[in-house]
Amino acid sequence: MVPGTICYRRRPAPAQRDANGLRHSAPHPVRSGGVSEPEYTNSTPGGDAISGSGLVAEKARRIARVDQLRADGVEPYPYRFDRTHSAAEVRAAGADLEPGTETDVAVAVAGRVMLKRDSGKLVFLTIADRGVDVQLFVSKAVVGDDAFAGIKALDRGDWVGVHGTVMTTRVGEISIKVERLELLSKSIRPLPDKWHGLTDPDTRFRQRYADLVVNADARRVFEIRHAIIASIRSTLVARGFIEVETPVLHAELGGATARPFITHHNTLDMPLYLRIATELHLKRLIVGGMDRVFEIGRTFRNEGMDTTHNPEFTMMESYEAFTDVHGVMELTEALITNAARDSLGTTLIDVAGEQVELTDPWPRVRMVDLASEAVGETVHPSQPVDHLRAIADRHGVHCDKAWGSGKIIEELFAELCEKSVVRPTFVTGHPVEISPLARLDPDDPHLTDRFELFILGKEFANGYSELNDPVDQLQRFEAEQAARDAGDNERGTIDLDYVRALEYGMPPTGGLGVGIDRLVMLLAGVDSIKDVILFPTLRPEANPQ
RNA sequence: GCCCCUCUAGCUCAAUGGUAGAGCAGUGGACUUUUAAUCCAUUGGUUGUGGGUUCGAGCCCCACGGGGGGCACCA
Repeated sequence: MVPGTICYRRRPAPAQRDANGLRHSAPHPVRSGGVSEPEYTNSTPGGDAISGSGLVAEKARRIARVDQLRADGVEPYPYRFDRTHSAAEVRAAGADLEPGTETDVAVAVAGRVMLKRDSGKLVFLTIADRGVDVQLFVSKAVVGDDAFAGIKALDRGDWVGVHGTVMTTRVGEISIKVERLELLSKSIRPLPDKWHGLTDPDTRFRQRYADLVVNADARRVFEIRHAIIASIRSTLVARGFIEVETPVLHAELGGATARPFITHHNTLDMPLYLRIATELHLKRLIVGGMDRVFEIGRTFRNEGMDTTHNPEFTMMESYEAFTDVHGVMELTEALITNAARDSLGTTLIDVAGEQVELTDPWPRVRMVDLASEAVGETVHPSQPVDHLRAIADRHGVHCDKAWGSGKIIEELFAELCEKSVVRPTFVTGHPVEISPLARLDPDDPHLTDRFELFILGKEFANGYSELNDPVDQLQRFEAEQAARDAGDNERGTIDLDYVRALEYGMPPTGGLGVGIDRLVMLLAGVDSIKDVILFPTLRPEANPQ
């Protein structure tokens, strides 16, 4: 997100539900003296808090206004407002009106006060309702003196509901001529700058509510995110997939190689892991005959954080019986192309300054071929480890002693090729050693029937023909366990229950995993995963104020 | 873990080592067609925290904390 593009006016800010945190309990601490919270104490030498300025005084002033309203018999936090139109509907209703037109179209609309222009006996309020703003035209002569004074006393950030009629001003601005205005929720904390919004990334992530109120780009990203997820869901459902939910709390780790979060269940008195993948549960469902399943869910990895990694992130995994890796690649292209069309309205997207037409076929290249090209000679997992290690050394690629030929080839690819794969590309044929759950390539027993989708040098998706031979699977698990015992603590363990499931028989199956957050980053055109997660993981604030 | 950048009023930003300022918001006033309304007046600061150097520190040095970016590690 480019801070310079953030402003309220150029792109109307959203009206986000968040007012329920503003409840305040009388008596008013400034005057009662019974509450010792420092934020409400007097900070103005020689005067009471209300006469000063700054946040403390501003909040005190607005709380005093709340008290005054109650004293006048007006509830500043009423329960309900029945509206007849959204701001967008009002805009549609007034779209064809000439400037300076009044109508009899009666509307009841609610929104948050974003701007206030007071010109004496007229007040113009801009309210935001679900990201669309509409102007309120308030005339003292229409609403009466008392109500007019109350409207003048409104603050930016207050929620209001109005009854009035649709009109246009002399310059053609579609407006609601207010007959009656009702305060729906008094805001006691000032909104960020009406023109510049919030720019400090720390504050934007910590106070996402404020970010969403004033920064339309933030709201836009999450609308795109929603559209992408909805699109993925509809593409899958249209293909006969059903959505399922599998456990987040796992007694065994599996389905990926990653360090987990560990928690504890009191009654069972046992450790539990937050899942690092949904794969093994979903394939158990394929064994059970569910045939086509998917899950869009949070997974957790207790590892580093950077612009593409958050400790909790959203993954879509799907499993389809009777297809293989080629079917999964076709599905992947369809999912992402549809997601772009449904969220952006186009399949022509910008990838690092290049225009990419997603409907063009995506290249499919074997990992061993890319690695061979990079090192200038043929590499293949059938070659001796020492030979490959020598090649890696020559190219400055560090290899762990415990690694076999296949892992070294992956490392060569990761170090020498990965970053240069910018346009969407299926990298295929991963070595068996690094693919404990994938089927062998029918033409090459050293490789698997697998792909990873790379865009912008990052992995976006991973899929393969699922290994369904229970004997082979057990041997692969044993190899994982052996590698783990040999000191590679990132490798997996033996999941005997999963092997038992396979023993009942799993049909040929193609499986897919897609990193939703990265996909949203790609399509929304943002560089940080924190921009696509509403509440990214952060250290807690010492003293929220 | 290492390196670089950053932190000043509620928000957005200024300030050669020499009295901490502006715009917005707020407060008081004017204004019946405004559009970041405008105009007049005005309030508001433990410069992230703690040390140090200096006659004097927002600025220089050190440490710590938050955040951003990069590298490493990890996958």
